[in-house]
Amino acid sequence: MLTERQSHILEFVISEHVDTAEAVGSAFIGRKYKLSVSPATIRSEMAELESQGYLRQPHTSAGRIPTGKGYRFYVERLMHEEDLPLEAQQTIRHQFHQVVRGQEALVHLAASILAQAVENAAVVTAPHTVASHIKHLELVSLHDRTVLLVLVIDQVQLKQQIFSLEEPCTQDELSATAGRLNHLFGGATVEQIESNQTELPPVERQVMDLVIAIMRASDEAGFDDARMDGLQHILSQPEFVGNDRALALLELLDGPNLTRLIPLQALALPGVAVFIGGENPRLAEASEAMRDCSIVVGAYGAPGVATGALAVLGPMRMHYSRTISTVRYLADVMSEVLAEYYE
Amino acid sequence: MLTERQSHILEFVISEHVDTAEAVGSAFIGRKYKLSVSPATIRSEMAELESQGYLRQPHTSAGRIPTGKGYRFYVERLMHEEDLPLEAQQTIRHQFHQVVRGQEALVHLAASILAQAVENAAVVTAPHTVASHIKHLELVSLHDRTVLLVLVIDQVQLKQQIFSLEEPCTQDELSATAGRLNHLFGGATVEQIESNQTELPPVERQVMDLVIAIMRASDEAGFDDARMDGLQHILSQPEFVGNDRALALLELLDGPNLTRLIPLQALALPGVAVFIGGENPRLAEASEAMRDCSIVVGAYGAPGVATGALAVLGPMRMHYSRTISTVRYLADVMSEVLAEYYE
DNA sequence: GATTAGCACTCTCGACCGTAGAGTGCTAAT
DNA sequence: ATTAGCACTCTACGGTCGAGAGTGCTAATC
Repeated sequence: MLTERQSHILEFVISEHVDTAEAVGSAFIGRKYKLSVSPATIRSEMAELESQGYLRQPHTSAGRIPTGKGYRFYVERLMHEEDLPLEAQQTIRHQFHQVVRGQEALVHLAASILAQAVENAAVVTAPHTVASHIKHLELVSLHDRTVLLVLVIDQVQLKQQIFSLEEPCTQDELSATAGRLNHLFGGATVEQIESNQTELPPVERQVMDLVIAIMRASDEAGFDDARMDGLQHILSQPEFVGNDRALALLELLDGPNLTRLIPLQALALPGVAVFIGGENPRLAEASEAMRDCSIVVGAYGAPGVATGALAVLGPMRMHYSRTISTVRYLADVMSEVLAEYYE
Repeated sequence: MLTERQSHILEFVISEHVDTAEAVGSAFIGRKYKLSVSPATIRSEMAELESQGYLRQPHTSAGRIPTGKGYRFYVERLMHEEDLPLEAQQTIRHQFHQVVRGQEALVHLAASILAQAVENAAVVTAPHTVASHIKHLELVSLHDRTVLLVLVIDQVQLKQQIFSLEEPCTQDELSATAGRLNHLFGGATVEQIESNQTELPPVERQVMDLVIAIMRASDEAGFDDARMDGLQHILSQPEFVGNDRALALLELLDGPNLTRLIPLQALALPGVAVFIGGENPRLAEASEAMRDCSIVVGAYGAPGVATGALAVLGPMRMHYSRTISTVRYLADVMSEVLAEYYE
């Protein structure tokens, strides 16, 4: 499709545009990359690249900038995947060795590290299991008939719920109840609980109904629980300052929409997936502003046990190889951390 | 200090400027508010207001806009504090009646509701107690020698920590240990635990050391745990679009700086506090951009038991009475919710 | 003494140039 | 196939200009 020289020129244009955010001209390329041909030749090659859809001109008589198709070709054919430099690896590992309490804090930390490392916005979802197993439950008497149910599912996930009993109950009675239920249902899935709960006494039945509801919600919630960080990076990119696309982006990312931008199909694959510009239909529909953005997603965790996603959101003009290797490396580190929990 | 007519004119200028974000001229005011004096008279009054520092001109031959001092006078003397309209109250209450699991989700929800209600950025901190009491602890065997410690403090706050034992231990042994410790230390503060833990057996000693560390961290952490929402509102205000102050603001609010912007001294007072422009020294130092912003803070919770803060951040040109009554109302609702937890 | 009409003055904002510069596409020569 | 030469196009930038808004001052008026 493309001659070797055309590939090189495409690569140069991309590499230059990623750095400067400016349109790239023929003379400049010839000079900077020591091509032993004249600007006119480069021009005719660029015209060919443009007619094939890899480049475009912002206006007549400007240089060229890459299109989505151009970046796609670059990512698949031209880019050399590199391991993250050791220095960057160490920075990340070092940041991870802070004391972290609980899953939520871990997700926050990961988002912050990722955003800082790639200088773009980062989204990290909490790890999520397909079929939760109950690990442990506890009942704490708050007062009178009000009880706090604490539930540990999938080894490390904590859930809490306050509810009221029909009759008052002491802490000792509650502890005994909790102990019985733990013996009966420890390690069970929702289905197993449901098939065994029919002959329980009313109080225990009430507790297990709650447990089922919580676990159901947790299974279905999926990736609702996500954390974003580093918005300021993306908004300070030249393509976003001084116009209202930044605003559109902010509104898009606000609140519950957050997880919608992570293409879940990417989680089925190992490795890292890249969505360039409007390639992700869910996003292209959602907002005009997203057509100029790319997303790099990676899954972490153990497939079939618990997985979460790491994503980087940036302008289409982004340093793909660096971003991809960072996401891959961070996913590995996160998987290790998770493995320590789940063994 | 100010004559009645001057006060009225100040009020009109503020009211107009808050709506339009434009400088307000003498003729316009006379016309719109049916003052039975000529523009020239209004001009001389405005000149007096300017010489006293309540108004200023963006440039010669523009109308006037209020200064920080002008807004301060307005908030203290001119503004009539109104209850939140019943309709808005119901909207808020209705949104709060979603099912909310756990403290963190409650804080998120509150931030989202507040931001939407006042159309500005909102920050909500998690409730925080001065001296935590231990409510309940639980030990869950994850595998072999790895154990998950689950701690309920101050009735509803959940903490978790994973640690390793010297010797393997079964779940039953752990449960027995947890039971003993609950009986010994239920309801105790850090100090009480410390004075009683010396003669414990090693395993229990290890657990209680962890508990102390967690509670200490929780007591000292203070308001670190905060949630911001509604950034897009503030960034779409006319004073922020198309310049880089928006960016400065974003960077300022990013990450751990978040809670620094909530003036903690406000929490000592009941009711709602307003910080206009650079009045909050911590902020004025931090960023130039904050000089044009105001903050409305309110405390919620029960003083001496557990309190948190609600804050609204917006441009100095904000609808103060509406914002104040919204913060007050939401603080009341949050206090009610908290009271249900703590009884 | 307060108010006001009249007026000159100042400043911003948008429209409208004109030019410099960058980069192209085309053509004809190599 | 490559390239020098050249006319052409488009943007960015700076300057000018007039309209419009609003002021401050002064002198007359209530």
